[in-house]
Amino acid sequence: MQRVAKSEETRSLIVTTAMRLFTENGYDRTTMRAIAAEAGVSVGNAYYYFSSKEQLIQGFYDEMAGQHLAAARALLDGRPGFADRLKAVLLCWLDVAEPYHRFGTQFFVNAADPESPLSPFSDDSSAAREASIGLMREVVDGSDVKLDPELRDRLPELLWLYQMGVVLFWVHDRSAGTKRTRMLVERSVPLLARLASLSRLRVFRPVSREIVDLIQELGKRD
Amino acid sequence: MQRVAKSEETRSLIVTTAMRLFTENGYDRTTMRAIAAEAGVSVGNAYYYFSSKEQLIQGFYDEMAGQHLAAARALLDGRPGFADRLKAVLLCWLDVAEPYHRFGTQFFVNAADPESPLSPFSDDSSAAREASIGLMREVVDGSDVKLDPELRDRLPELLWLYQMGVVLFWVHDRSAGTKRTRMLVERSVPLLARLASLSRLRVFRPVSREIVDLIQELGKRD
DNA sequence: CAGCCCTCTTGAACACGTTCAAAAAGCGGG
DNA sequence: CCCGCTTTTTGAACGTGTTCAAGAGGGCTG
Repeated sequence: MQRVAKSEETRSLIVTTAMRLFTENGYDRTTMRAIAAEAGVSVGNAYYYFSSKEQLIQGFYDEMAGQHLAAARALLDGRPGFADRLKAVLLCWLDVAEPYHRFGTQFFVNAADPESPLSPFSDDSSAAREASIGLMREVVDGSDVKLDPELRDRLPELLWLYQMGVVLFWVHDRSAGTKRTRMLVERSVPLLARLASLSRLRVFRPVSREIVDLIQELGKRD
Repeated sequence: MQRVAKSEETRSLIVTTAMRLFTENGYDRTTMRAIAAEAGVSVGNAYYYFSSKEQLIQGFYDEMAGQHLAAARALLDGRPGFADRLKAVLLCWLDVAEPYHRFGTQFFVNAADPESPLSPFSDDSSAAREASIGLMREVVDGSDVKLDPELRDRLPELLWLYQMGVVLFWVHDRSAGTKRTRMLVERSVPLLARLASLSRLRVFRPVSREIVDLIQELGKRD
């Protein structure tokens, strides 16, 4: 089934070329004809390997996720504070993503389509999603934060959702070096950490439980 | 400048026809040629009034916003509870939007593009955005909720953001009658109300202040 | 009325993503 | 070496959003 042969080479040649052109000229301004020509294949051949232009982005997405995971894990080592860990992971994502910000915009637009397999909520993305949530679990578990135990279980998913929010902000961020997004992270992370530890307070407990419950309920697929 | 003449009729004829076809067949499957033909004008003429297919959605957007504003205001009358008011406004939006859910998906995809004038965060949308935030202000001001006064000023914006989140969820909601979104509203609104009143507690105060501050900071344009 | 200008209208043409029937290239067995 | 079979490759053709040069209409001025 999976022969690593000539065909695989062609496949990755196409995706590499596409990525280069996308980052050079943006997604919209890069035509399939240009990608094919640059990769030295015919247009139809590109469509033999990738069912659409959009699908070419998937490779890009995977690569970024891989880079982030590796870099973030390295940063987590020997960092006990919850806020510290979370901030490191998020800023690390911003660093990894920085070169692609211009192009990332277009990427995100496609990803926002619920029908698209590229959507972070789609079934096709579940592997990548699980990996990201797993990273957030490492952030929580490796830290010294004290939490309502029920919240502890669900917190990684919540943090992933929070990260999606940060990404959404980043996509809209036009400031130099996306420094507005960096500020958002710098300032919202301590807030979240504070809220998380407040979760153990008596007055806060019912609210926290209700949140956990709601997330659980919404997590169920239709 | 603004002559209400033949030209205005043509304009609204086109947008009406487009809306009908969009809801009948979906956005993607409706071609500009079909819209023009159905409206009895040439393709080029349609482009004289609307600079793109995407822009035809704007009319739709405005109409929905208007409907929602009117219906929501009626619901707010004689309803003092904050949670009650907020829930009414959101459920009302879901009712107004229901018939367009299928098509709304596509609508949202376009709106997610930060470059697009349709983005809820864009300058072009500022009027509609202000109106929506204004409605949220009515929700807050007309209620008997007790709040940290600084939070009170900023809460409408926060609620608008929250509403955008609900819309995002709604777009991805594939359940019958979008009942998952309804559940989200039913359950998250009381939570928010509780959090809002907790804002007056001493332990919570610094967090609340920090949130208000952050929002203020982020509100500044680049 | 003639000339002029501005608004509005047209449809052919263009660029792009995508499809598809057909050909080419590889490959295993006789 | 040839024959079928699958995998890969091709480029012309299609449908779509969008553009544009050209013209039609209609009112105002001399």
